[in-house]
Amino acid sequence: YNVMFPMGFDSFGLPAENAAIDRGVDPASWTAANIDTMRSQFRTMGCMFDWSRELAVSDPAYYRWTQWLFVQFFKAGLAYRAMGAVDWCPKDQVVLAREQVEGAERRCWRCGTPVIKRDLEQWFFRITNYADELLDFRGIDYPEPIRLMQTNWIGRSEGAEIDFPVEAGGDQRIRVFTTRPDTVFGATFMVLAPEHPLVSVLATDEQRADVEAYVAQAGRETEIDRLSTEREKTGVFIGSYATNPMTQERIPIWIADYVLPGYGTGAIMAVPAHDERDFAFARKYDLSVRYVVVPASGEVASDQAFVAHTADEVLADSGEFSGMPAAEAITAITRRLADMGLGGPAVSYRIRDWLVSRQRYWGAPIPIVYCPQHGPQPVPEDELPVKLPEDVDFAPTGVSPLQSHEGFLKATCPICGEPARRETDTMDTFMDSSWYFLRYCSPNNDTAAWDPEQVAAWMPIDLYTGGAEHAVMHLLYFRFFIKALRDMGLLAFDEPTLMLRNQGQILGADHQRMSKSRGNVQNPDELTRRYGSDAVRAFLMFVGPWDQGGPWNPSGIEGLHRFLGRVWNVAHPASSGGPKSAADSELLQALRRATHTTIAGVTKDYERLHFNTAISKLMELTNALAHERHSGLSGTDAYAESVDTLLLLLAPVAPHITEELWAQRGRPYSIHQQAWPTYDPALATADTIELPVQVDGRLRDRLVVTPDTPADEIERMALESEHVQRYLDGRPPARVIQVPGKLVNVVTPKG
RNA sequence: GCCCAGGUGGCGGAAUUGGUAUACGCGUACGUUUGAGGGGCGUAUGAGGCAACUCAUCCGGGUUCAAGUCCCGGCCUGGGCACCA
Repeated sequence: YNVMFPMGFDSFGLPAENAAIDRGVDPASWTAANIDTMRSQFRTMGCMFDWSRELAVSDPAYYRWTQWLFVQFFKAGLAYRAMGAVDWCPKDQVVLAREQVEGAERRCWRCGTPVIKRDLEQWFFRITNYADELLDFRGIDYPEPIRLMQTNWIGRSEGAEIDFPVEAGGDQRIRVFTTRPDTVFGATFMVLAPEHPLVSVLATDEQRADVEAYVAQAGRETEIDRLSTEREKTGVFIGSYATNPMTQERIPIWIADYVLPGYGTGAIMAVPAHDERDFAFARKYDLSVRYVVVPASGEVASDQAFVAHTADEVLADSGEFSGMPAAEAITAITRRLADMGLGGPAVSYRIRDWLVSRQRYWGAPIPIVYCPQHGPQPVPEDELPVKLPEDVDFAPTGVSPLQSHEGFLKATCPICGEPARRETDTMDTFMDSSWYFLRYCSPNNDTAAWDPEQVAAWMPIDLYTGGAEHAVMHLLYFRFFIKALRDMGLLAFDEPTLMLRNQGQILGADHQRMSKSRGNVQNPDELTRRYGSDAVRAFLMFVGPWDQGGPWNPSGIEGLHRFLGRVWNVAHPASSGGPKSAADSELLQALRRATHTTIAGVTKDYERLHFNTAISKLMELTNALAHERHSGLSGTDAYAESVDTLLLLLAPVAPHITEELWAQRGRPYSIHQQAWPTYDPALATADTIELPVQVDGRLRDRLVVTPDTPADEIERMALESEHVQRYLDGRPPARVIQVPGKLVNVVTPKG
């Protein structure tokens, strides 16, 4: 009674909007129709969700609170608007979060079109503030691959920031980030990202034309071209020089697009001797290379970069630091730079802030108005929700359809009351899914997003299941949300869920992800009509390990259909009266034993989410029951107890047939509200056990003994076995190894 | 290139901590029930061999009384990241 198992619909988003446009209907009615279909499919399948908590994120009663949360993030300084080069899907006509761009070709996660970069002003959430805390998985139980993916995605690097004074630039300095401050003596040139703000300042007049041409070209370049690692490095000297703070050498400043504006400081000290990229660049433009880290023993090949970072590297050609182990030099040089006022330890992350604005209609409108006087202002909370207008043109044009809706655009500034313009972007749907579990705790509350008492009682989630494909999206965002809301004083816990488990993904028969466009989608309705939903459910659980997934192949469903038929048969006793012989009594005892072993095994399997093996154990018990029934023993207590147990254990997998059989057997309604069967170890222990006898690790014989047979007795019996004697050939065994209750292994003498 | 996960019969897959490899199901064959078909039920089913046995968990080594499981090297498949300094 204290388990919440809710269901809701993540109904906003591009796929719904695009599908609606294709069909010439509005997204709201299209979505509502889909929800109706899905709800009835869930019912048919016997999914026992708590429908009193159902929600849909596209319902104004829900997105009112998504908007309210946006305002809270805005007030907390965690939502900001910034200009930046963002990923743009030219087909869907929308910006994407970095997490939504996939693969080497930089494709849109929804439609697969390669994305392009556009300079746009967008809304961001400061997930980077939580980079460190998101790396901490203590206290939560997540699958190792998810932890690794999140850790890599956050990409924490420790190193140093170093300031390089600019020659003839007054007190101008170029700050770089490096993970290898120990190599600073080898920094023979610098490279700025073309977008770096100092580029236009430092470009000399004679180089300016080249520099501007390069910057313009880099801006036009697609992300794919720019990030291709195979591509030859390009760059331009900007005419100015900086000073290496350690060697005091004059080093040239270049720009090149292999330096990214968004990571570190957007500028690097180039150490060609110890970085492959810098090395390639230096070779191409004939820049000097100086080796400053060498293996403690051995030479360095001078025709390539030496990037190995082993424990026994030492510094060379590095002034007073020469000869110092590299690992030690990292700290020593960083400290020296700090003393000189030219840097210090620094940490850099690859994770960027979360881009949350979308130029599409079917999402929660961002609750902001722009006042010419007061700038962006949140919509007052009592004016929420900002509702989506229904009379709009849905065609994707590159700007939000809301931009052409006069009534929507018109707003007033909450501060001065003067006319203001409403924000027309909507929120990334991952905003909706970052807090829905909180809403489940009090889904109908119309005075608050959630009832703190209910949240305190239910949250955090005990077990969260979902696909691994959301490793660096939803599963990262919802952790960030909870931490941010905690810091706003709105929640008192740190993590959305204590335990995460990933189910495998069932692919299409063509081994591809199921999708409408590929035409490989399986509709459960047809199978359900043919075999019944219990058989479909049982098959889905039986077909393979729950966490594995694989291509869809329904050929085994017949087996589950037959299995349920056998369950039906064994639940209808065919005889009355008890055992008629000693063999019968033996059989009944074995059945009782099997019943209790099954309780233990199935319970454990369910706890471990090993549904396929749980079902196989239930099949074994059913087969045993069929055998007893055939032997005329179905009138006994042991048989009846076993059938009841079978039904109880099977009920979660096949809720309908078990409920029906339970009722037919005159048991109290409902089977789904009965206590779980308890396992009695005494009843599960066998009177005799079969002990394999090995010779040199190979099975040669079996002994049937009582569990309490002493070891020396077992050894005697094993050695007496004629199968064993054949291998001993009259000699005494070298050793006899016994694993109590498991096996005996007789080791023959060598030779 | 770097980081993960995986590779077991014709197929999906089983095998807590090294301890009877192939559970359970599909498929197949034969038998049985039926007027026939479908369905049900029963038996068999890793490979080779008449048999005793031998060989088998991607390949090659190793540790061990004993290896699908542990160690070393390689191959293949799937996933993630990818000019992140």
